[in-house]
Amino acid sequence: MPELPEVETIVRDLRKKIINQRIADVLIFLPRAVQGDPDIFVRILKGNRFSDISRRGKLLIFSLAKGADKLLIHLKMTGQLVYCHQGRLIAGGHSQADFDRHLPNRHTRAGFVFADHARLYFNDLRTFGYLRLASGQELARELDKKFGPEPLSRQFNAIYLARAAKDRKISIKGLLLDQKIVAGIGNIYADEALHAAGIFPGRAAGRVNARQMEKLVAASKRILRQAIKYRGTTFNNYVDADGQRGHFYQHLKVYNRADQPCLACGHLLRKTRIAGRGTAYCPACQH
DNA sequence: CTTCTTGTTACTGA
DNA sequence: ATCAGTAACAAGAA
Repeated sequence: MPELPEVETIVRDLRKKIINQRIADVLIFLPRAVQGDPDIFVRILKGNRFSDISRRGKLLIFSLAKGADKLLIHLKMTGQLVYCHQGRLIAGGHSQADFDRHLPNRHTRAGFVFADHARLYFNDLRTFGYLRLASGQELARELDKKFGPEPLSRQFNAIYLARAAKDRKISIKGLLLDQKIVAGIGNIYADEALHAAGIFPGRAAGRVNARQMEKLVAASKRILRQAIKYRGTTFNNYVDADGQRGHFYQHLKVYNRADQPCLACGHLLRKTRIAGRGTAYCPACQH
């Protein structure tokens, strides 16, 4: 379940490893993981170099040294990008106890071989993730259309969120999960932010008051920053570019803690379904 | 066998 | 046109 902190961790790691390395070979193990013509995909990437790596919401964006195209990678729920030196093929993270720690394994969908023999593998158990080439213009149009502000930017503030929520009956959690409203928050961090702000996730967005909006925005930013610091949350599948787990899991206060005591008030946390997602909350401190 | 898991999009009906 | 709710997608785990 890579959300913003997990994707940000991967971006930062990969920047140190593969920038300006010549791409000697492109491996496609599952053709449908690559959107568009696989031959064109290979032709554009082979011999090229990644000149920069960035992220918008949960979407990874690889700029290329040659040509105007960008490589876009979305990890969806179970995608991993794991970098390996030659002879170091270890990747942990899948819940099945230590199965296939060698790469590529049966969940490896694509890969890049660099001139120094290092490799970057795209693994994806459930095959919802994808790799895609897009022109700069195509990408700009898509980002404009489908992505709201970054949650850690100044544009994401209480006034903005209150305006987006005005007169809307959708749950406040549903609003946070809508990537067009704010890009990068997923199920884990939505639950955590709402708990920290003391807001019931099912409350109609339009009925969250200004003071609560302030708390919610501040909590979202604080929690996302903290999660980046701990290199993300590994619940079952996520690993960073070195195949290592994230350590924010032990800082989660509500996600996956249903029936355990609220760390703020001691009341037992509950689990329900809101915005079509499993939702953990404290019935005593969230209203 | 059924139910649950999640990011995103398509679809449905209001 | 906009909004909100839900199914679908895949490959498992329990």
